[in-house]
Amino acid sequence: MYKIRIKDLNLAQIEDSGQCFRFIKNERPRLNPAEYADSTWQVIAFEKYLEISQIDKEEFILSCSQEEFETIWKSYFDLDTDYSVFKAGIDTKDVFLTNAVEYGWGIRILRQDLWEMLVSFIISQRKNIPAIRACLESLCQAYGQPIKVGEDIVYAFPSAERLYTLSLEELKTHSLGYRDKYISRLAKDVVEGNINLVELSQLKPEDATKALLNIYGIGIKVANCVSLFALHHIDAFPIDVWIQRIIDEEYEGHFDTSRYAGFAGVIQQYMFYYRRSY
DNA sequence: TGCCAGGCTTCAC
DNA sequence: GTGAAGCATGGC
Repeated sequence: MYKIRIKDLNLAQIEDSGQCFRFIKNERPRLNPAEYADSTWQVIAFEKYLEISQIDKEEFILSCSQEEFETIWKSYFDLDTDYSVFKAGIDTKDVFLTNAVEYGWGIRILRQDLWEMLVSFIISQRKNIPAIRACLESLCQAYGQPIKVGEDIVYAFPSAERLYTLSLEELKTHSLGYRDKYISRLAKDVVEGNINLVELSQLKPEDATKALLNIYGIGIKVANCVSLFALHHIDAFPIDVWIQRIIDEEYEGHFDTSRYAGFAGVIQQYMFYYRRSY
């Protein structure tokens, strides 16, 4: 157990911000004390399992050791970044955005695994978030490495090597729909070296976007999601149906992201989370 | 029941 | 290069 104070972090908001799909409140028996039941989230990432309880606005208890926190989760939650700087950069005359930031004050851009984000956001297209979660969970339970959690077992995200071994027919049994061929091709390209994830993670933002757009099944929206949520290119501004709705309803069809150059993706997350609340 | 979902590829033109 | 059709499936 490790206790720490963290600013600008709200776990409920992160869960519903649409950037992560294996970050869920109280889904299984807890490691953390029962007294935190109403405030405990369970996270599976990087083949690790974490429970994190928000016991106050800025006070958190994590199920990991301090060492694991420092080596994995501190980065995962992007805790070296001061989000108050982004908030201070908001146009105060922009009522929608001001309300959005006030509503989603505890959102951070998680630094998630590139392979997992590629698969997750390819699957995300034309699915709602509960359906994405169910689909990914099905893949994890079938093909992920087991992780022992007390008496319980959870499953890591399946590797490219594991998915590579599957036939299209096997993939089809997990509600991938027409995306099965995208995932199949992606696993093949990664395992055979046609797509190098290490190199991809080292590219400049604009080059990474180009490389992502060359991947079968990835268009501009998914490329921006992967850039933002895995590569931490926080200028990336994914436009999905919700963001487009905001742009049409609140900004007369045009939102100038250059106003927020360098952190437009953070702004996008506040907008997305707020718009989905009503 | 019908519409919609963190869109993309393909194919006319 | 632009625009429209077609797409699998589950949630609401």
